[in-house]
Amino acid sequence: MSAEVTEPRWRRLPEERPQQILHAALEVFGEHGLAGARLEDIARQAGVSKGTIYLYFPNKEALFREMVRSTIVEAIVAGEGIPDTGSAREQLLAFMQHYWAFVRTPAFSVIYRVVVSELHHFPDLVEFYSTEVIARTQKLLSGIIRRGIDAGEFRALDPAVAGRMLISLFSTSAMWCCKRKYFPHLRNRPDEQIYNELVDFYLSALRAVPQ
Amino acid sequence: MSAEVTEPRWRRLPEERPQQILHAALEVFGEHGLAGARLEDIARQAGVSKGTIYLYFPNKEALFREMVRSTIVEAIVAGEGIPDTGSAREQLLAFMQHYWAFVRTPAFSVIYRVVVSELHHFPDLVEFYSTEVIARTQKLLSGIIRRGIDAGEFRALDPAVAGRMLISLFSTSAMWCCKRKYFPHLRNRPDEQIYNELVDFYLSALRAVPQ
Amino acid sequence: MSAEVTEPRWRRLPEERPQQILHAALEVFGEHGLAGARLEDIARQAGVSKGTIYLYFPNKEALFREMVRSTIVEAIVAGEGIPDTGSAREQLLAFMQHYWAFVRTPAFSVIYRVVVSELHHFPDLVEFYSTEVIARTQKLLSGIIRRGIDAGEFRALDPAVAGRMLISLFSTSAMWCCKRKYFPHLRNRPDEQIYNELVDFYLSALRAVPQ
Amino acid sequence: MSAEVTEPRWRRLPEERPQQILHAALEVFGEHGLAGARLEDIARQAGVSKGTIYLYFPNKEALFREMVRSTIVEAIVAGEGIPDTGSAREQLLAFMQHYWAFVRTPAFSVIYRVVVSELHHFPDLVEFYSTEVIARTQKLLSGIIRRGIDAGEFRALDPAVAGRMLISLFSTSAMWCCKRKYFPHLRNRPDEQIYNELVDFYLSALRAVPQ
DNA sequence: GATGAATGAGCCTTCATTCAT
DNA sequence: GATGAATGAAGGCTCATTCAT
Repeated sequence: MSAEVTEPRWRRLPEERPQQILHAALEVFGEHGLAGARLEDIARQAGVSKGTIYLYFPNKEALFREMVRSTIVEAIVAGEGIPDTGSAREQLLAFMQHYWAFVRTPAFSVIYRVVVSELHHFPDLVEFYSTEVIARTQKLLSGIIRRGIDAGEFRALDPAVAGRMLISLFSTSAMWCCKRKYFPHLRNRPDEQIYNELVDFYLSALRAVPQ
Repeated sequence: MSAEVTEPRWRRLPEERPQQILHAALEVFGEHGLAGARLEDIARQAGVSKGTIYLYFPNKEALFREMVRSTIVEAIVAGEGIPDTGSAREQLLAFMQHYWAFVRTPAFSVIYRVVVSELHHFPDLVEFYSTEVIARTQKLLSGIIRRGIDAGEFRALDPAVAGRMLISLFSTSAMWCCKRKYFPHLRNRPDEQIYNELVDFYLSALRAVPQ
Repeated sequence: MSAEVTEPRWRRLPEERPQQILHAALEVFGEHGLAGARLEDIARQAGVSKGTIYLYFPNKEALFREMVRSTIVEAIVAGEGIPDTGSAREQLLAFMQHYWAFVRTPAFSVIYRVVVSELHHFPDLVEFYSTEVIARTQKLLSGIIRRGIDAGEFRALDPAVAGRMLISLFSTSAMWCCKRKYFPHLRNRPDEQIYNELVDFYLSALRAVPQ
Repeated sequence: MSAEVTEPRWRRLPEERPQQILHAALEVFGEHGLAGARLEDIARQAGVSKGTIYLYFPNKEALFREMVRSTIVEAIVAGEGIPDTGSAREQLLAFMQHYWAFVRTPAFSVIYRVVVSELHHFPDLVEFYSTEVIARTQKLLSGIIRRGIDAGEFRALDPAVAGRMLISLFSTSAMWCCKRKYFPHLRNRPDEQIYNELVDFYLSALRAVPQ
């Protein structure tokens, strides 16, 4: 039964089917939302037929849920592994760089949009997003900030609040950057400048108060 | 039995028809998005029949556009009139209070969601929103902040950047507050506390650096 | 009670309403057929409101029937009075001239089209048309031709048949003339030439056979 | 019980689908016209579901156009192949016999009705009909008649005019025959007699004039 | 009588879902 | 497993008809 090895690249491997479909779903749902997307477009995008989708997902909604879930999970996996060495400030900077890259990822912007717009109808997905993305980020951040406070690098503030602020600032700015043409208030500044402004602003807010 | 006869069909004034429909549209489009909303539901919500909608709007998309536009305009009108007296800090606080009330308005949250999710398909609406809501707020804010900088109340930073940050922080936080149950990272804090945290955080970032 | 005389031309006389509507109906039904016509267009064309039509006709179909009937009747009335003096040939020529004018009338072409296309659904109208238009014409023509045969001016043939042939030739040719641009086989000949060709052809077919 | 299983769903060959639909469309459009026909009826008549029609035709109007076109083309193909031997008179008789059969075909009567009634809205179809049906017939006929004139069998007349006359006489008479019950002026004569009268009349009109 | 806003049944069209191949 | 033709329920839109003014 070495068949899949001896005669290997005969079409894509069937095990990859669900992945292909999920990626296609990310694009199409991201573009049109749940109600506006057509299974046919997802199928075409995935290079399979309409019927094939039903071999792997029981219906449109399930595909949507699974797409959101798996995309979030992928993002999490990709987001692990920021080194926890150096001063809190250094770690925070490393985190920001990493997070800035993440929020400007196409997948993030899609998930963000989709979560925002289907809020009511998929509370469990929103909760999943909350728990897996926001809470994780919160936790990581809180740790760094708490350390910074303890070390006197940052002023005393609730680390959870500081975490929320960072998430808020970064995700909104990323969305603006991704759709820069519709948001003229960015005045065509390149992403790095936006990033630098974010860092400057955020660090200012954490700055320890001299007595 | 006589109930439906006693106060029967004093039809509402026809001039109010478009308003009724637009308000219903705000709710239903807000709940289901453009593609997911059913004209029938909007009609029922407005207390008119399906056909009546077509007496005032040529089709679903036009109704959607008009709903977004008119809601934005209403919000703008409602948003005028913050007094420009007192120190920059006082004015800024007044503005924040006002803006915090605005972003937690149901209409704002609907428009925000809708603008975010239909981004691609209605660039003109996004631009309208950008120009009329974001840019206006920006301008107002920039003025206040610039004055604060000139007066030495705030540190020297690009007023436009500071404006962006406020908008970002407030709109995200408002969305979280409105859907608090889905966002456990707010830890059930009441709106005022969230607001106080915002104010504290934001003012810290503007704080003049002592030399 | 003399009101309609003392204060006369205050708007068009109400008694003319049905006429206005019927004329408008002729145009609109003629253009779009029964199913394709919109009452609203008929109303606009007649210069009245949609509701007014229902003051005079119980519904769309009744209006259609009445329009066909009254148009046919008008045509008949207009078609009386060909002098019956002179040789059969002279009478026939007079009749042809008159009939040629009639079949190129807008009303005729509309009725012809409408009768042809709604054949199945209004057998009574078709029969009315048959009886009132075709049969009358037949009778008139038969008389002329019979006299011609008796007088030796025409060859011996069934006068009814000859009548049918004339009706057939004239009505088809008229339709071609009215829509000349769609029927290039007429080769842009003016109506009179078409007429002369008809007369020549028809008289040839009646020509007495010399022994 | 087993009946619906024994000879179950050997679906007709998919390649025939468009044909089935077009034939059904011929009947239903022929009966009700474009605006009056319901896609649902066409679907039922074709033995398919409503949705299936849209697999082959983009919309109602396109189906209508295609039905007219394909019916005309079928008629043309069916109409080829009249032998060109014998005297002009013999050929003319052969042609008439063939043409008489053609114009009494159900498809012809439907197309004729439809072309007449949708004249304004589908000028291209009328032109197609003109070119492909009328002009072809004209050409064929003109040739025969010209030969007859040259051979002294017929009197000298414009062959194109003679062609037109024949088309006119035959198509009208055919329509009358098909709907004989509505046209009492045919006096219930059988088709063959009508045909004989046509032939007699037409040949008389072509008869060479003795000097 | 006259109006035209309002209604809602009806039809075209789309698309998620099924199923014979 | 994979396909895509077929289905039919659902929803946007139209328009004949009604009725309060």
